Amino acid sequence: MRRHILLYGALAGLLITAMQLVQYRWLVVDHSIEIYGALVAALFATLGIWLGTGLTRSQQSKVIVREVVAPESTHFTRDDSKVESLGITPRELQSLELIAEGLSNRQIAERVFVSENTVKTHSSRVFGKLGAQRRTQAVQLGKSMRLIP
Amino acid sequence: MRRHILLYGALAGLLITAMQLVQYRWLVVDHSIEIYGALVAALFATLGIWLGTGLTRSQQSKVIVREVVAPESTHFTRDDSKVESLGITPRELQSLELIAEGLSNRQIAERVFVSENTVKTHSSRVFGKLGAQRRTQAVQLGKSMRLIP
DNA sequence: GAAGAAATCATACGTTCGTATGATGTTCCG
DNA sequence: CGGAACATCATACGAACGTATGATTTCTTC
Repeated sequence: MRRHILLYGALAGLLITAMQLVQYRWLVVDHSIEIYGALVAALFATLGIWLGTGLTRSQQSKVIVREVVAPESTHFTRDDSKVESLGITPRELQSLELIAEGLSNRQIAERVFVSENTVKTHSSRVFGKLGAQRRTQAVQLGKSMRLIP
Repeated sequence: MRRHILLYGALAGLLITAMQLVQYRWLVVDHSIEIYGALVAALFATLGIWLGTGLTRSQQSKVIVREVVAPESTHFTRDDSKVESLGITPRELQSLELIAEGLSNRQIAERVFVSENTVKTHSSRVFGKLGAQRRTQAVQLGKSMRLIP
């Protein structure tokens, strides 16, 4: 914006100087005033249009930025066919979900009211079905397969 | 668009007529040419700006529509301010990323060409900064804080 | 050049995890 | 009735993980 103003001012100064010179040469011609006016009008109209376009361009990008910020609301839908094809049971899936939330086996056991050993059994089974060796890997695989959010 | 041209032409005609009249009154004044030029310049610049804005308005909405269609590919952008405020170093962040991909400490060590002990140090530090006790928890926290994809 | 941050690595110890194996109980279905 | 599938729990052991502590090196910054 500041750049626009500076450029505008510089151009205006240049134009006035040019006019000052041209004026003396053309003053002899009839209707020089009209020609002069037309010249100024045309130049400034062009300049104005350019300025108007420039002024709105920034507004334009602002809008774009605002739109780009938006995308973040994805509804999760489980791929039940995948769950079934892998033979993952409800309890196993539940364990996987809680693992993904960062809970330890002990915490999961407390949450679901079973023993820690049971949780271990469930997790170990899902890991096998997913082809995972670690819980972090299981989470990664589970998410990529759309089994968990 | 056509309306613009017509309006523009009409205004130009009006202006020229007005000038024709004013000219005779002000011709006696010194530097009337400059005043005349300034008047024409100001008027046409304003007109040009208005025209420029009008011309780009339709274009603008087109751009907006095009941008609205776009937001479906969720480009991850890291919350660098969060990274900084937590004092997480590049290496620590990298370790967290690889943990999130389901790699073991040993695998991470091989991937980044450091010892497993170093990886442990890095992870332990991020865990502390994130307030996590386990790697799965660290991943969950890191994702919710937009530190990792 | 001292101070600080960052990265590297080691040793050590306790905890958590993953797997194997086996046992028991429930429910559903042919 | 008798498997089949699911869930539950235990014991046991090795592997992986997390933390604490200390040392060294490299770079930046004041």
